Amino acid sequence: MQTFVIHWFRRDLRLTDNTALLAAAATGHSVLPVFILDEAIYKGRFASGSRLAFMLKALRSLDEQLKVYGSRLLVKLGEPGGILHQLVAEAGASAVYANADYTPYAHRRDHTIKSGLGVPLHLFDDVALLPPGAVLKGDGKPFVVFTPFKKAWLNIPKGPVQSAPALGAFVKLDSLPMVDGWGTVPSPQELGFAPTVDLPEASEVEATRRLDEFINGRAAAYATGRNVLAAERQDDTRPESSFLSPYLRFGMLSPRQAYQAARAAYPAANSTHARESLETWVSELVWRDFYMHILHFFPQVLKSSFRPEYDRVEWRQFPAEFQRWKEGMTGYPVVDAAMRQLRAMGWMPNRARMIVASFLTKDLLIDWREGERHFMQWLIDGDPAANNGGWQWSAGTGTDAQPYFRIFNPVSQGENFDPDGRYVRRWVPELAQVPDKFIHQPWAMPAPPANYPPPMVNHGEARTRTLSAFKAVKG
DNA sequence: TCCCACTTAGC
DNA sequence: CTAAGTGGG
Repeated sequence: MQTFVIHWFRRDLRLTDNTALLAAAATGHSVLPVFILDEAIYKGRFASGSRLAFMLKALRSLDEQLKVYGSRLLVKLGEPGGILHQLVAEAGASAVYANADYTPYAHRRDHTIKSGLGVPLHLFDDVALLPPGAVLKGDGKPFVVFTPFKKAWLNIPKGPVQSAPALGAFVKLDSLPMVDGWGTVPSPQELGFAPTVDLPEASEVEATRRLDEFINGRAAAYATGRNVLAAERQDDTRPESSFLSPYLRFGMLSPRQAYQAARAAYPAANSTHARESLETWVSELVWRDFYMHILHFFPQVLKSSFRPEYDRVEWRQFPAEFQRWKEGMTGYPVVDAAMRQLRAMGWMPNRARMIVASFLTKDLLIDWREGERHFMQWLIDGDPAANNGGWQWSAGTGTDAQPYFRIFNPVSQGENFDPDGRYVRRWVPELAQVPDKFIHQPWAMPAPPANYPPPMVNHGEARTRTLSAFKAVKG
């Protein structure tokens, strides 16, 4: 008689280099591949139509991949504990395998399921290169500053990339006739969303292709290219940055694959800039681990500032101003371009994220948590740990010792990182005819475009206002 | 992963 | 007048 184990896919939507999946396959039992659409994914504060649509696309791809194995993805809608319990009974499964996630919600969910499942829930570290707890200070406490964390991180060996399970690993469709839900991935509409973003391909094959293309091409110029806001071509949504965050978010690519590809490319990198570029890119993977580690050890950051004194900042509550920021109608071209790109693509390059985050928190003096939520509602790569870390970094309330006076000038940021205005013209068509000289400050033109708003705040005055608001609460 | 005011050197 | 460098928020 055939016996089964369940692999519960969560944010590891791939077959290659999947730690828990390989462990499940190594039991010698047939693996039943399951994804559960938990209400928590599509309801609640951080729910996102664009990210949901991207994820559903990835689930369809995963289902297609599993057909090659003579199987399908079993998709269930509902509460994970109850569903797993029922599946274990129906299939006679002897264990459930999954890769651990480190958000407070995931910890709670898995802990509850573990105690009530009746069979073991085996959790594996896979989502981070080095999981929370693997990088600690000499005294056993967690790092709270990035640079020493990174230094320690670099000295710890990382695992190799593993292959996909053998062809016979998965349950054959006809062996579990009582179970239904094979390959029935719902549409975003069925879950109450009508997403409008222009989504990229979402599959393991596409993720690997993008990684190869990046490592063999733009990676060599990443150290500077990552800051270039505009895509190479006007009609091209492919940016200078790697554009791998959406794939890492849902595990169509593993961080090990990303890291080992960079390491493998390093010996052939034939210039200082090329080597620095690969190091910078690896550094981004370290940031990813760092913020997972911060969220694991300090889950309160989702509610409060990492430095509690900054929760006394008197954030301004001006919904109409927040609305203008969200719509990309602030009057600062680079800010507006970025905010409109977010709504069109569900994605922005990191430089753009920093610019708009600085503008919301420092120029408008609106609470970083408002911005954090808006990003989570739109970003296809939106991840609670990284997004929270990024926002607290920008607001100056976070882990790094950088002072609160990190205030970006939206004009000089535009001039530095979109010197020819291509990014602004791509996303703010009202400014298409503005000459380069004025593209980042159209209000200085003799006759500014009538259909584009004047700047909603004076940057110099806003800067002063923010410096005093922060000074007032500084310990 | 910054900005700004200020200084100095050079024309 | 600009460029380059510096100190400090």
